[in-house]
Amino acid sequence: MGERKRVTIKDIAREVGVSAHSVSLALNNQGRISEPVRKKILETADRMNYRPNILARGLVQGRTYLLGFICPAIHESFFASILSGVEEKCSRKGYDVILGNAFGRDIKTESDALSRILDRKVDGIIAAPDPRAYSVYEPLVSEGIPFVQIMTRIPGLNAPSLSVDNEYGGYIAARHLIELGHSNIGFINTDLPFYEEISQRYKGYTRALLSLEQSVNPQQLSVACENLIDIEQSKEAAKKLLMENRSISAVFAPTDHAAIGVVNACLELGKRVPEDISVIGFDDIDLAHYQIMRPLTTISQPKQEQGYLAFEMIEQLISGEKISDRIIKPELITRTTTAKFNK
Amino acid sequence: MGERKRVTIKDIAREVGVSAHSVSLALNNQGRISEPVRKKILETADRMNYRPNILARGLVQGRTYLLGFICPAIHESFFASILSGVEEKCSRKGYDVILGNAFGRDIKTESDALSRILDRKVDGIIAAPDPRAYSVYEPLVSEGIPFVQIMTRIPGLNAPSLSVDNEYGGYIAARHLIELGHSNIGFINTDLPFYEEISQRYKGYTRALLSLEQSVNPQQLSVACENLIDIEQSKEAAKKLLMENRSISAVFAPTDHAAIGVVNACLELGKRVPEDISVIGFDDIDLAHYQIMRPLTTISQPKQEQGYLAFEMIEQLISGEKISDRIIKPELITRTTTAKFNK
DNA sequence: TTGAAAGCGGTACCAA
DNA sequence: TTGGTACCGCTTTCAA
Repeated sequence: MGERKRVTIKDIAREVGVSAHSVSLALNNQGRISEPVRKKILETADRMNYRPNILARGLVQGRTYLLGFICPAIHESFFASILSGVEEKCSRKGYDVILGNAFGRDIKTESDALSRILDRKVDGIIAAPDPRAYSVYEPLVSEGIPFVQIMTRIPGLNAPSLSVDNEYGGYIAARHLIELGHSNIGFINTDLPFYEEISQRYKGYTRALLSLEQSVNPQQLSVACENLIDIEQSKEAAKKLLMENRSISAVFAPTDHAAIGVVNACLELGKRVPEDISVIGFDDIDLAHYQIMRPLTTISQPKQEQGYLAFEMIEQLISGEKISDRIIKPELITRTTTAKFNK
Repeated sequence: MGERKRVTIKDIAREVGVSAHSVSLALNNQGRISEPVRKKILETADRMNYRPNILARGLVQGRTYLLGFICPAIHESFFASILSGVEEKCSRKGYDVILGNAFGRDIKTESDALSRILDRKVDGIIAAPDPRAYSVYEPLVSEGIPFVQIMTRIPGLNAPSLSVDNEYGGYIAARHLIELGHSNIGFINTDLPFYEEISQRYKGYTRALLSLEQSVNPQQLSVACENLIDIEQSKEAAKKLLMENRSISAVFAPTDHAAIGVVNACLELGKRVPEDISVIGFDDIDLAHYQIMRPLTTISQPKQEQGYLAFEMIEQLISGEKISDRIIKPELITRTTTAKFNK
């Protein structure tokens, strides 16, 4: 209704008095067309306000210039920031992103999101997959659909991944605390073994602990917490840890959400942060940065940057290049929740 | 490369021994086809792992089941939450969302984002537009392209809008402070007149002030701040306000970012929140909720919910219904930054 | 350099 | 109920 009929390549052809093919050539700068004709076509197209129909082009070329982006929680600023980076690059290169949200790490939802995206014949897919979703993503690999996994990687899946160096991140987090004089450094762990990024952070943490003069047992300094994104759960876990280990003077929480839980736990236990307990997180989400009273010391993941890189990787894959994994170095961001150990 | 050729409607036709047309009918449950044939076609399609090509269908039907979503900062959890709501509904109804990020309220970027989205022949557009972008969005209206504006509305533009009742929100925010005994209630204003949502909140605030026994002059209790999303700028504005008006015992900041700035200002000025100064924000973003020490009292905007509603509105528009504006009631969320006035 | 025609994968219209 | 055919808007192949 009221919708203006869009001008097509044929309209221009008729107007200029050439064939549709010539118009197509001129529009795509294919060269083999005489300059005056080309110019006239371009002018007419412009005057008539021509916009190519990407669908039609996609249908014949088998390309859509569409990318799929799948993540478990787009409302989290963490994923939204990565998406923002992807989108920015896309807009520059003529791509568009379509979104698949896999609410709350439900494999079924994730699988549905992927199906929908595949039905759109996207040129490539960037996903922060559930590590258990091997069977969901495996078909992408075997069918050769460009696919980059970010954040998490699915064990055994032969698809390039982009992530921060989690082991190193865990290491510098613990090193930071050790350099402040702490030796009894707690860790909020997960009991879900498939979250490799967490176990890598744990590994870095234990490696740093090795440099301590007196040896400590990392296992005794850890608690398990089922969901490290849940502040309440992390708080409860931290309370347990702190009450059972009175000697702990610092805690490394492998996510910022967990770190916030830890600070909350300290507060409830009447311990001051950082005077009594130092706390360091991981990710550097907005929530860590914009704490009014206690901005969190944490390990940063460059999020927008990861979006850029993910786009570049998928672009290379689309153009047929072979690429390998990319690993970004995380950085220590010292803010207010860590301080020198004072016994 | 290695990409399996997708099975098309013709492959199924050949396999079953019917025409492509019959396959199309069967697949779309168009009815006028005999049950056994229908069944066989469906089975074969399933067995061959058939997936329809949405592009091809869109090309002929003139529909894409694609929606455009435009906002100024997708990395903000506020917009990301709305998007999340839109996406959830979309996934249920066979739509997909493509994203247009209009970084930092730059009209040119916004206009480009819209062009890209229009080139995709989307069925409808949901946008949180810059209020100054009249000329960018006007063509949508005159060409009858389904369009819903959320959050902000462009003055004079004849397109349905969805937003919170900002005047009412401003009113209940100020009422809350008044009920706590405050009468000198400061306001962080913007000097940019086109942000109607802010001026509406201000209007609600002044209306509430009218109920005070002794009359106060709202203008004397306001400062201008250019960017109410910028915490630093808001902090500086608040410091100025607080230093020039020693009698102020409460501040209404019309965004949560500004409210965080105000709390920071209080801290720097050696004033306690909420003992010396009560602070209330607006929006209820994650940053307000997850403050460790001082979760913010604020006025909530249901974000996910707005995503749902925006989808419903655009869906109605697409199906040709006439719809009118929708206004949601915001709610007071009392947390820790407001307290009884004690002179 | 240019034009005519085929075809991408579907749907819609018509006739059988 | 079914099949044939045109066509959506564009690119590609082949001839001219």
